[in-house]
Amino acid sequence: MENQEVRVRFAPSPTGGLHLGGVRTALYNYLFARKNKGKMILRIEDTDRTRFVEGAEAYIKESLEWCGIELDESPWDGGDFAPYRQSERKPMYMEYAQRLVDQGKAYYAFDTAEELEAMRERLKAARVVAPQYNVITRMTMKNSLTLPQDEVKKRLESGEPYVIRIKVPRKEQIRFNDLVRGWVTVQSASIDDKVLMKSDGMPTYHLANVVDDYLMKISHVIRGEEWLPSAPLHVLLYQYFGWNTPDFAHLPLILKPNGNGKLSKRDGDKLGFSVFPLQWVDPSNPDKSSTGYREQGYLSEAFVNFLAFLGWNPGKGSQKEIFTKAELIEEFSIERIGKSGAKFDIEKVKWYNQQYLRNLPNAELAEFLKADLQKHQIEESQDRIEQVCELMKERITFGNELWQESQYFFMTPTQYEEKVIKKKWNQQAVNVLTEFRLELEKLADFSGTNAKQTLYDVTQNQGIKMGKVMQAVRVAITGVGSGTDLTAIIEWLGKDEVIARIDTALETLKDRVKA
RNA sequence: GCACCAUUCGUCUAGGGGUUAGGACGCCGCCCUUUCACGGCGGUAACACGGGUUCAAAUCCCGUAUGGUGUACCA
Repeated sequence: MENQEVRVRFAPSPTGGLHLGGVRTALYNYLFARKNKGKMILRIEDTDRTRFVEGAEAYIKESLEWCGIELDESPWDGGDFAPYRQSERKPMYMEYAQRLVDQGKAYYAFDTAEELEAMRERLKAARVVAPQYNVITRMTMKNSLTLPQDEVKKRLESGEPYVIRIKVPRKEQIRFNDLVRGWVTVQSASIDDKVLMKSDGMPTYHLANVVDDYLMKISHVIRGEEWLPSAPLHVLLYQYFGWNTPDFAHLPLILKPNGNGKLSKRDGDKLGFSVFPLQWVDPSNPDKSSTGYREQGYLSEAFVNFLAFLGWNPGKGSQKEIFTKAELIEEFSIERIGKSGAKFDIEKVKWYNQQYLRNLPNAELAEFLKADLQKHQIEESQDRIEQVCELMKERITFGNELWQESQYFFMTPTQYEEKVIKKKWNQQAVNVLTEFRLELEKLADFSGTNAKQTLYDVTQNQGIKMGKVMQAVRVAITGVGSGTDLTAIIEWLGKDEVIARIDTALETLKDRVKA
């Protein structure tokens, strides 16, 4: 496949929300395309109408947009190989299936669901290892290989439902080189005669996938490992058609954090973290929605960075972990993708988000806060909001924690953290606070530093260590026992507000003074 | 059951014949800080097992075990 333009595709099924694994597959395809100056294509694989879910397609589109995964060709952007929905390509597939039938590489089968079930039961009873429709069993079934030609013709003409199955050779070795795993060899005998065309006239995944990848000139098939077992069938199909096979790269799966199995859509709510990039609402059950990373306050750059590193790393002894999208594109290579599944770790995503949040300009961070301020009808200047962001950015993991953690800047506390009051609200503290607010009033040149010096002088005066009463002062001013630098808080609030808050605390808590 | 794939700290991973087996997350400790954090420093902890090949194996080969995926007219 050298000297050919790199064209890769992400081919999801619109059967629900796109989950983490899918996003990562799309991401790797995208990084590979950009790295190699190729094209990124999105194809909707909606050949199973029974599983179609309303809204899933829009969700996929929005998710990719949020992640910054840009598409060169898609149902929405169009392209030279349109349409990009398999349901809209339906008429094309029969021609190819027919070609295989004509060449004796596929055949019609008329077996009903009951007959198939009976066959499997029979084989199971006979202790046949794998009850499959294959090179052996096909001769006992109702198909164009066993039925007389004129009867086949009659059945077809009468409109009797049928499928087209691939005729897998008896004893052949099928080999292909996987870019992640190396050479994979499979005996044809272990592959069954998979259905290519369903009785509703739609192709199965296998046929549609191979035909479309060929027609769309896909150079590299990068997809999840769950496809590895059927890859030999696809290779056989390419051979039957006489087409060059694209290069394959089967990605290791993203596993559940607690041990076994691949991460599934349902794990999110069960395990206490999200498996969806965006909130997903099931249209058939609107009460049940699964939250997404975006809604939880994750920055998409952090999410993408994390995902890229789940199963891939740039190697070369690199210890850098924070990569912009441009850097990921620059460094990406299929060779550096790991072979084994990676367990999902929510702590690491949080860490990534923290890192990205810190590097965010205050103006951007301020947007999170502004929404909440508006909700609470608090007016504050852009400048002062950004000051708060600067003070808070190193203490939070999520943007939407900002309000929660910085409320005391904007609102006079009405409640005081019980734990701190119990421990620290004693006569000593009250004495210090009382004198402190008096001294503060006299303070001509107010600033955080000067206020702190004043507090220090007061404690010295009363023969108390400043550290002893510090938390009481903090709780009086902010209502909570921990928060950002108190000096900075005092400076931001200003003299009058600080004095007012101390007065309020002294009054509110006058009956709580510990002996 | 059968087929295919995988296996380095709890987790993500680097390392691909000679390394004190490196980093990150988490956890723990210390330092900094007259407050809260950030931060800095340090600690904890891994080559699944058994055979080979070799002067030398985490690294190459073969088994075993464990785990994963697949085995639909789903994708």
